[in-house]
Amino acid sequence: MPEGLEAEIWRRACEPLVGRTIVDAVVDERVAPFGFADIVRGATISGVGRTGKVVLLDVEDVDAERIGLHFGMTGRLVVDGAAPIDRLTYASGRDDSAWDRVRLFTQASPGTDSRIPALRLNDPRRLGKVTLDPDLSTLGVDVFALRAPDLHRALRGRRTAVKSALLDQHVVAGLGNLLSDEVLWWSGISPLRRADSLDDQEIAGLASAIRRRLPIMLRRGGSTMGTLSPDVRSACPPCERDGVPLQRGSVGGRTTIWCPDHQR
DNA sequence: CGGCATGTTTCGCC
DNA sequence: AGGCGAAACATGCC
Repeated sequence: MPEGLEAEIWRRACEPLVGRTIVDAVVDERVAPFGFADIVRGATISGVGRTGKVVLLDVEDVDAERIGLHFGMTGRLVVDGAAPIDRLTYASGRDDSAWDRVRLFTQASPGTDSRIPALRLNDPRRLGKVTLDPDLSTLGVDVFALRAPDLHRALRGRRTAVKSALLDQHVVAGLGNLLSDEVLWWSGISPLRRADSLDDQEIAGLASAIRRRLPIMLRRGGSTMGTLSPDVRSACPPCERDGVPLQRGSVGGRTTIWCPDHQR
């Protein structure tokens, strides 16, 4: 489930943590840097941020400045016992505490129960991870800030399929498999097109589709709430726009759904 | 049981 | 040197 939209939803969910102090951390050592719990114990959370698919907790008074939360394919975030996104379409809807990879406990404050972790990173497949002071400098422009000139720069000189380029976090940070298919569908561009073959108008259209669709899907609840929903992806019904059966294939090593008629 | 899954990293090949 | 594609990773679910 985690793409940039989910990361943004979880970033917002983390806002109530600002001002609290981490009194304990329990982590699965396999997904955390060495000594993570000892380093963050005593940290005061001073802000929350997000870059691409990474949620960031700014921390003070410890030997680190930021905690990075990465969700892999099946990671999800539970804050103060509540999951902002409950439904995992491609994973179980279960919330098994055995899958908790990170638990942060904060000091008791009004309205909170200190026995409940303030934050849980719950991830059955364990492809997510937690980091300290993650290097974000290699990431491309964030998907929420992206404008046509950014996209133009990002795609220039790339001979790979445009979909592969969109999935590359060094090109654009925050687009995942579902969002990439979605914005290509809306902009009428085939995922198979060479990235550097898009003309200015197509790049403007793609950037515009990203800018318009993201807020809508964010309001609806995430990457699964688009025209190419998981149901559509599995059934490949006629294209909502022109009635031609949607096509399924593999692009950039990922299952890709597109309309062979209006996406050119 | 086989295949598939919203992601990233690594390796080998140009 | 760096872009590119395939494989690997780990585990649950249909």
